Amino acid sequence: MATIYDVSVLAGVSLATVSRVMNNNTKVSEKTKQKVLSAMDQLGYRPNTIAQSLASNRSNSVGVLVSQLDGPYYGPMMTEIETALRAGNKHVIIAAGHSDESQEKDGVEFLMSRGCDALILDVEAVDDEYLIKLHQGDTPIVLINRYIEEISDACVYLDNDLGGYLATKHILSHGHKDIAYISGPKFKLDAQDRLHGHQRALTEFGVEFDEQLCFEGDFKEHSGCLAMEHLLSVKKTFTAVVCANDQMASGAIAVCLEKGMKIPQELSFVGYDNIPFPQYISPKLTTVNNPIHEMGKMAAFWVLKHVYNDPKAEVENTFTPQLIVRDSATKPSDNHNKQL
Amino acid sequence: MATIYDVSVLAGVSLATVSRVMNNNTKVSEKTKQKVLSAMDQLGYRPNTIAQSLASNRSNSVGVLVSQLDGPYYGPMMTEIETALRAGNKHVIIAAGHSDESQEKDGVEFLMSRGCDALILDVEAVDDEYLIKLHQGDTPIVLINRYIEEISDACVYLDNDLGGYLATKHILSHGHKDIAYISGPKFKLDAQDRLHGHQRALTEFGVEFDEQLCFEGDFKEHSGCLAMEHLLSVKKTFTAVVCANDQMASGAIAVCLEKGMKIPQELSFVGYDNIPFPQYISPKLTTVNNPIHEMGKMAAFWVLKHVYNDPKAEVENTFTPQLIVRDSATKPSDNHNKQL
DNA sequence: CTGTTAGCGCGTTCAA
DNA sequence: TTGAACGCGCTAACAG
Repeated sequence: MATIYDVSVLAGVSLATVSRVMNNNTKVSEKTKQKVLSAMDQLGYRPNTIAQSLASNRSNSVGVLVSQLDGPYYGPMMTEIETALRAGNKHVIIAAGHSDESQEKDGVEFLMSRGCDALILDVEAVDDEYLIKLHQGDTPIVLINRYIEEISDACVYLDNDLGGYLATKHILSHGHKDIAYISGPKFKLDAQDRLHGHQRALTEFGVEFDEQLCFEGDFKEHSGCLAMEHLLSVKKTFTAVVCANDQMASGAIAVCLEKGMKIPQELSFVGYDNIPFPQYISPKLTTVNNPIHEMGKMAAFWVLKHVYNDPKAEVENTFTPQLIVRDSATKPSDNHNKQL
Repeated sequence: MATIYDVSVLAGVSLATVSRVMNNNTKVSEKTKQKVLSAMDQLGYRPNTIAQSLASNRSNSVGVLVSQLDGPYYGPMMTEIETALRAGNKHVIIAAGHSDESQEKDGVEFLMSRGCDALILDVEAVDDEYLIKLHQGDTPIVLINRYIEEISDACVYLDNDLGGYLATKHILSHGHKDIAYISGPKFKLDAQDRLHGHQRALTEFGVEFDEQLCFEGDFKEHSGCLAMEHLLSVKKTFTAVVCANDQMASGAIAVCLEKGMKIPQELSFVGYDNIPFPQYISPKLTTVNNPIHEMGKMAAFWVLKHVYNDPKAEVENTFTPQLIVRDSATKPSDNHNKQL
């Protein structure tokens, strides 16, 4: 690999001059500039970013820490982050936290020691205090999917309480009174908020929250299956199921279909997230849109703006969920819950 | 941030000694080692990996280039790669190639200039020649999902021809004679191989491949919908549809269900990849398993073994697909294709 | 076993 | 406008 030195020799100029044309921040005469440029591509020169980082104390790379790399949720987010950052000529270094406190902290250390200029974090297990302290350090951080008042300007998040409210209100408006709920893991903030919104809607409509008809899943399809099995085993009537995400809704619906139940005639469903797949099942899932692409993009823009001073990056912090009405929820009918 | 120098002063030893205890490859007396160690955590010292990379010409990071970061395919692969590499204390730098030649080449440059010790590539648009040349360079590369004879030892791949064969054979064994095929993009090698395996099975059973009943999709759900609409518009009888992946199969099935067709009674389906979601639709999709997790892991192991000389990493290059029989394929019945 | 001394490839003063 | 020289934080000979 050719170095800046090789280029300088071939071009007949000094090291410093070569460095100058690379970063074109200082004036260089057009003539020498051309000499350098041609020397560069004669040698197929590519700057060594490691050395650049060491000398400039800037790595042009941003660390991204998410819970997991797969699934319909983080994939799109990562995509947007990578695209936006790449367009700004920045690198993305990733790490997975697996919703575990020590792994999340480990990931942060990992990324910081790699000299990231900033960190984009979607973390769930570490507490607010840790993040606030981190925020005070030298490396800027942005939080996705989490709101901490003290550092609110560095948070990009969705109003999950409102989302939960909207989903449940939709069900209530159809006249349902007996409503089951499949929750996400209760240690996760978004799961808590969605549940809270759900309960808020119930209260507003004067229907009581029934603890026995609430199941805590893990946001994955299979736990939706388990949830449904459980709910059906509770000898209680319910005409609708509100699910904290689409994946669990899909699992739950699959179980019902398997049992020969008619959806939504016998049982209505609402999901959350608006992931692509459930649009291809029957019935098409009514859900709440989660603008995860946008949030990923905004986190990247935040970094571009605040860390790299990109004037084009406009950032938006708060996102508002929207109900997407499709076919899985309707009015309660009389022949619901036949199996009871 | 404390440097190695600060540590050496506090511990009363030389820079080299500090470096030695960090990399513990040279003998250091237990006593000085303890002095250094305690100095380190007194200062909260963290090595600057950038400087380490520059000095040692090793970055401990491996670049991963995939087509896209989302979707049920790359997510799991990335997860395994990250997990395996992280366990070996290596970093992962990612880039997306978007199945576009210039973006893929760009991604490679991008990762190389970042000083990656090795590259794991899942590329589709660049030609073999480019990869062979890359393979001769200084940075080791591994190819996932692609077989190039000249560099076969650096390829981790699935026998897609066999997979296509198995899927179609399953359909043929049920007695189907009129079979439609929804292909992936024909410029992609895996799509080509799967189609080839399909045709091989047909030939073996003495049924002819019908070009009119073959539709080229893009491996995404929506193109499965388009494919089905198209196939139904061709005024030809067919009793089964073999799909080059599960996503397109899901889209196609959704269209049929929408039209009120009974699956598999009226039309049988086989997919490919065995992604999680279609297990939660009705009918459960019969498909071919694609061990994408394993392949990601193997690519990471390859790097661990050949680049970092990890003796524990055992690598396997070739993977064999397996048929997963579920509920979407059955015998052809007489009332198929009623709509014709 | 430990210290000295060169670099690694580049950015950035400071003079000229 | 350009060049010389130093330093970023660390590793890797080479001595001792």
